[in-house]
Amino acid sequence: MVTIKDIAEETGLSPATVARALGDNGPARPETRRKVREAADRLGYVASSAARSMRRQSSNMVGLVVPDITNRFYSEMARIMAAACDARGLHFLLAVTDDDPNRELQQMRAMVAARVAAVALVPGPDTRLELNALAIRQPFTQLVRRSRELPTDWFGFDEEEGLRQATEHLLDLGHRHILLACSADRYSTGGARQKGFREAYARRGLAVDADLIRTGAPLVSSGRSAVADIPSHVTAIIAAGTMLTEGAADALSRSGRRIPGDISFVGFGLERWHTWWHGGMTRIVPPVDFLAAASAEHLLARIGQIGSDPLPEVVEKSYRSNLSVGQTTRSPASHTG
Amino acid sequence: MVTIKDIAEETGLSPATVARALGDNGPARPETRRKVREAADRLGYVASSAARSMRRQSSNMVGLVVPDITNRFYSEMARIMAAACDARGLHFLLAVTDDDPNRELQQMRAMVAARVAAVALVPGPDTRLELNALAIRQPFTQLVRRSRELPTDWFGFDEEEGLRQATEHLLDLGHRHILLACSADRYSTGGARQKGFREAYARRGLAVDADLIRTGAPLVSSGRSAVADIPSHVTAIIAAGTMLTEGAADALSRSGRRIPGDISFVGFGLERWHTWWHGGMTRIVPPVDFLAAASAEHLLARIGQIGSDPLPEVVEKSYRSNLSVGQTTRSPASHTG
DNA sequence: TTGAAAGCGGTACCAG
DNA sequence: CTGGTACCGCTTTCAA
Repeated sequence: MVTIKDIAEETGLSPATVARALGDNGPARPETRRKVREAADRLGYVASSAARSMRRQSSNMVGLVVPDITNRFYSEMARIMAAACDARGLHFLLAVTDDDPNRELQQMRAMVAARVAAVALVPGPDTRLELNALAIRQPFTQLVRRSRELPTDWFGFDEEEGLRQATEHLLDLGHRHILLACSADRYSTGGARQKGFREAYARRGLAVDADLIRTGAPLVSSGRSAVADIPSHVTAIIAAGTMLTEGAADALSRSGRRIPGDISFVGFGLERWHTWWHGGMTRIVPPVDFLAAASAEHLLARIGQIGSDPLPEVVEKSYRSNLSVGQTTRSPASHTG
Repeated sequence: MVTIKDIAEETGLSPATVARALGDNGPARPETRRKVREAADRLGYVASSAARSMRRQSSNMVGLVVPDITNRFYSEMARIMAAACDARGLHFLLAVTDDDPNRELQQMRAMVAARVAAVALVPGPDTRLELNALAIRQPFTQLVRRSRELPTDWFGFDEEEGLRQATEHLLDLGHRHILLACSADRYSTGGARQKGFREAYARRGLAVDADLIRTGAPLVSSGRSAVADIPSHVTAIIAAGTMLTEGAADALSRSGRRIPGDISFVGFGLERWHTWWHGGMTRIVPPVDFLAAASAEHLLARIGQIGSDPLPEVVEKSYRSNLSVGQTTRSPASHTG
């Protein structure tokens, strides 16, 4: 491995001078700089970021910890955060938890071990208490989901409002028996979405049929099973999650049900195929790009500010989702089934 | 920041003993271990991986450099590589290039600066020559695409065969004017796919209409524009890429064309929505999971073996895609238009 | 403008 | 089994 020492020997200078010449750290004669750069290029020198971080007591890495990188929701965040890091010469560290509390803890430990300059986490269910101690060690923010045990910055969506709006849309069309596929309470988003659903009924003075709220992990399989067995009086379905929408759409497409002929459908997410599924899906569209950009901005701004603000206030920011009405929702009176 | 020294003072032991007690590096009395662990936990000690990497002259990080993490193709690879790293206590470093040669170079430099134990790259178009010097510094493999300038390990698909099969399928149905949306020659996959397309015509003794080969960057927008203006004698379309398929499907869905009534369609990729698009898309399905698992396995196996094999041979492995015939291809005689 | 030297936080060797 | 110590590569005083 080529080190600064090798360049020093090669050029007959001291390591200190070489270091100054390479970075813009200290003074160095232009001639010296030129000579050093040339030697560095010739030898294929690449500075060790570990050594630098160690000496500087701060790394140039930023971490993102997500449940599932194949979920478009999170890969979009990764894309935006990676670009933001790039623009500032920071490295981007990605970790995947699969919503396993132990893996989540382990990944956060890895982030701290790497002494990341900042880290963002989409917390899973049943977050472990030890996370707290790890979260406070660098600028930290929770994304989308929110663990009550972590009193930290948070960027997410107004999930309750999103579901309320979607549910009201269906109620206003005349639906009275709506099946809700939703993530379970232990995912913070699941709780909020269920609340929004119930709230819509309450506002209309209607009673929710609790049997029609079907919860589980936010996976394609849950979406599929949620619509596997639909009571005959159900006239509409809300799939309140990206993966749940995929699973439900998959099962419904295979079942041969006509949409909205037999049943109305409201999905969730940003997938492009939504726009042509049965002529265009009615769906809840969370502004993921805003969220990602704002949280990345915020997190990176926090870097290096530790202590400058004596006790920076906890930032909590939520974005409103948009209900995009398409062709998959219709009054139940016009259902043919 | 809590260091080993702090724990040493806290327990009245030496840093050396503490280090041994924490890792499984050297001997230490069980009682000592217990005491040290307790103090470490109490103080919230997390070892600095930078310091360890530095001393050990090897890091525990593995890198993946992809053009676009929101492409399901690559996020699937990221998922599998991240899991493989996890299982071995390695950290996973992700970088995104956006198919920009300069960013690609910069990202690879960052990987080398971090002294990653191994790195996998999906090379973009016009890879810069400097990559070579960076690639040889650690176990390295190219994925999917392949830059001719980099004589390194490669894991990819038999793109030529995949396209040949798809094209023959259409020719055998009786199609003679097939529009091909494909990535450009400077993406290695683009060249191979075009070659397969032409080869199919050649085998049937038919002439390709070069005007019907439409190339560009592998983006949704390219897919859209490729089918924006379809000559009237065209009876079938092949979209030879994940993003191209998305773009073409989008444009076709909006155009109101009936499929396969007006025109037959062959797509590419693994998206779930393919299986219900117009009753199930005929598509080329590359075995991404095999590729990802095999390449991760291979790459991680290389770690630490440098020099053990005097000159390990270059490994080149390609996987055959599967042509999954659905409802979107049909004989042109039965077209209603 | 340059050089000498200390030190970041672990690890590993060697002596006890 | 434990302690002392040198050292990984880079940065940053401080002195020349």
